Amino acid sequence: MGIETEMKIKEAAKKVFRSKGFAATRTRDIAEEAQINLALLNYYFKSKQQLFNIIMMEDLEDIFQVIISNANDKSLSLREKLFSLAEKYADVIAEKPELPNFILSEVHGNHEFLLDHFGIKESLSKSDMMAQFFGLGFSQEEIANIVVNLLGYIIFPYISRPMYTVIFNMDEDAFSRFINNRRKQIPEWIDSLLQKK
Amino acid sequence: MGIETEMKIKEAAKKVFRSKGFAATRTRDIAEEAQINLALLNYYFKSKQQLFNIIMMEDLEDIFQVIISNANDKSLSLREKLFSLAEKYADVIAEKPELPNFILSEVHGNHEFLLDHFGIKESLSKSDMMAQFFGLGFSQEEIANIVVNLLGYIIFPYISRPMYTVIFNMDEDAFSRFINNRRKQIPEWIDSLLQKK
DNA sequence: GTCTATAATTCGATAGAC
DNA sequence: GTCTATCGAATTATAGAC
Repeated sequence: MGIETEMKIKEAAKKVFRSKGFAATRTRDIAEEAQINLALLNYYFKSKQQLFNIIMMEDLEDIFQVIISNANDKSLSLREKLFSLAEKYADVIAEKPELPNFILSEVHGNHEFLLDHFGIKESLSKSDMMAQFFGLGFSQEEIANIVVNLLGYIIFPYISRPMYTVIFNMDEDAFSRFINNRRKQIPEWIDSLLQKK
Repeated sequence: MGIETEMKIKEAAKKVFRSKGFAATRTRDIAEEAQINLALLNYYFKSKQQLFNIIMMEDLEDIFQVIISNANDKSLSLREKLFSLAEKYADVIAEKPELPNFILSEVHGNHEFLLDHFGIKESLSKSDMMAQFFGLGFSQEEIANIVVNLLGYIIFPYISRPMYTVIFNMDEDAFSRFINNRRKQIPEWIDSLLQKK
């Protein structure tokens, strides 16, 4: 059962790494979660670090691919691009809520991962989206603000969830409703971000 | 030099824990940073975990105390409260930029820390700020949105810094300017958040 | 209070049988 | 490919001299 075992390990590793981070995760935790023998982890993936790298790369790909594919879709206006981007992000994160915290925590320091393995810097700066932004008279800094405020609107509630679920006494259901209602307001949010110009 | 050594260890531990997190930090790192003998760490704080707990509690106190003290200052209008809150947060985080990431990463799972050690839930729900919100006709959910959007505006740029400094090619100076310019727009931001009503 | 030396444990990784 | 057994390194914590 070669390939099947490999997948079991990878899925288990995703789960454990995302919830505990690299340093706090023990290979024994992953083996138990995958219900496989500890030695098989090294047999398939050589080391804890390599297994982690594979998962981190895949997760980063998930995140950046959304940005890049949208930024270069010439059939969309700027507002449509941002709306599509926001929608897809909301979907990805709703499906894997630990993703933002995981990536942002683990990247802190291990910059090796972000140092343009994906060619983002280039492919974004030359993207259709950027041309549209500049065409409308936005400065580099205004663009950065719009992107940060838009992504923050979507991502920050997940990241800060433990803080304000205590403050506002939210259970799981209340949090779901909260997130869903925020989603409905994304178009208004985007318009108000663009309106400044 | 009892108390002095104790402080040196605590300061070193703050620095190392905040930058690497609990699991990735070795007591040897702390001892080296503090320039003390490794054994003294256990002499003063008994264990790595206890030292960590003390620091995390103090950091959480820093964060929540800002909220609570503002929420109960009856001399301020709601807008003034939010403005004061935002200002103080911006100051705290500008001074300790690793704080948000540290707390949000480490709290994930170790909910022991947040389970209302501070009585926040109560003292906030009965606060002057909440009364003012309700008096203006805001619902619980609208309040949560305002708070999340305001804190996100301030905190999210720090948390997501590694991502978009790559995307937007920001160096240290550019990041500082970016943050400072965002600070100037906090009043407008608060007004637009409140305006919805 | 501070140091050296070391005990005790945890954990990643591998050898080797099946 | 999978398992058991174990090694070896790293790391927390402590005993005991000064």
